[in-house]
Amino acid sequence: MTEQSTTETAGEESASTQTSRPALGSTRSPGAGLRPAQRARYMRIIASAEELASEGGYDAVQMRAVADRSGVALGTVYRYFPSKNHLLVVALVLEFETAAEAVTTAEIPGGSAAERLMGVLRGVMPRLSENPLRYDALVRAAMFADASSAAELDHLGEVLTRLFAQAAGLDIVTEEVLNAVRIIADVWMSSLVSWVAGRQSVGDVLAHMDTAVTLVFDRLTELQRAS
Amino acid sequence: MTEQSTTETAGEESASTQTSRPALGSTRSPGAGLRPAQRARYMRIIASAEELASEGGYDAVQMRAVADRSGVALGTVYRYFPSKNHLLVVALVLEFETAAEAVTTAEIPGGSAAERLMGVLRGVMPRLSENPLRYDALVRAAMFADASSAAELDHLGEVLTRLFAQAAGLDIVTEEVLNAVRIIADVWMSSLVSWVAGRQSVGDVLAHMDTAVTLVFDRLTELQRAS
DNA sequence: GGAGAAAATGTAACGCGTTCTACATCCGGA
DNA sequence: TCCGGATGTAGAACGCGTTACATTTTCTCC
Repeated sequence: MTEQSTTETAGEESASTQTSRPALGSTRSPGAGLRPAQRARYMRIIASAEELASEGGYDAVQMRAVADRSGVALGTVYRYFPSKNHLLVVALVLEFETAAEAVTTAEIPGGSAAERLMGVLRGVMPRLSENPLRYDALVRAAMFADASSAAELDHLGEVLTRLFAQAAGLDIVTEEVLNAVRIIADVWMSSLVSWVAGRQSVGDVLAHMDTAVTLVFDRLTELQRAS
Repeated sequence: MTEQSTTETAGEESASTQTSRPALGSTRSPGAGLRPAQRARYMRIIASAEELASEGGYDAVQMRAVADRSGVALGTVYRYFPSKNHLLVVALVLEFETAAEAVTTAEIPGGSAAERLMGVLRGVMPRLSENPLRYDALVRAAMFADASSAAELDHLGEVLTRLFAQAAGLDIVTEEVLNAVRIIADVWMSSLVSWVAGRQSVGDVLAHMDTAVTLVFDRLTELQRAS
């Protein structure tokens, strides 16, 4: 994988050019279009990876261990996921999707968009800090991903954007709102990197996010009021 | 290195507990306190790493190749840098320090803090895009770094903060300005990650930064005017 | 200028991500 | 029901980060 070329779409999706992988970079719901037994294997592999991550962080997610724990052969893991990093990025996407669903169903209190956003973040962070090693693995994998994971990373971005947008209660997704939300997502990912590296506490992260959310959304709502 | 513990200072700096490494996590100027020959080796190793990075990105920076190219033994590379990642993070810090110096000496035009900040970014990005593979290596290493690189990453944060603060021309570093600058730095690092992964063009990055800078600093200057 | 410590060298070895290969098994269609 | 390709298995093998070690070179200090 000596990729990189400044502009590349990491194209895949060709029907079955080679030996036709099951799901690969499908940015849709995980394991869509798989036979039940395959879907089960797919999910089992992800679950094993997350377990190992929870136990020992990124280093403990060893592909042989993942294979053993999910009861499949090493080659099978690689049939479903082209690399350890792809696997972990998909896992992170699933985590955030779960979080997003929780946000949809839950009542989001708070007067302003900024307040609701912070409410959600304050609800999410404790969940993360219950399991620092797990997010050490997932977050570092996501930030380390190379161009071959572009599809998965784009999906991750979408999920995050949706999560924050509906947290803010801004269903009317104007371009401006989208930009604001993307900025928040960027700051959050950077903060998570600091957190998993042990350079910021959960409190630090929340304080930082509070500043960012306030600055970005206060200005945004003013702009909207003006228009 | 199975680190992690939510709160950890990655303590080093003990005078010479073990076999006394030369510089290690010294967050000061690189290779400070080294004999000339050692300082030369230290810089040569970094230079080799950057060359290899420029030629083939993260994967091409192979420790044996770094050793060969700098004319030292593999073990010597590891005496100066505890891991490939530490090495690359130090290299990134040096790059940003160089950029920061350029900013200090250069006249920064532009009326508002936001405009000057964007001016600097517009000046820096082309330099990065001349060498995408180099920054693929450096940026991904920085984001992948684990807790053992906390000291280097903190230093990186300081350098970035300083760079942006003086770009904005805000020498009066109030806590609020500092927060704003940190947010910009976070957004920038996230954007760089997207860029090296081939998911955003240089234009995308600049547009995104423009939005962020505008939102954050417009609001900030208002707040300052009010006080 | 010589002794002892520190630094550097060269090389072998280990661990884990990834690839490859030969074989077994499953599944959908004629 | 049986065939053929896709899927899964087991295990060897390769590359590179990292460590260990025996040996030589270079400093430091007296």
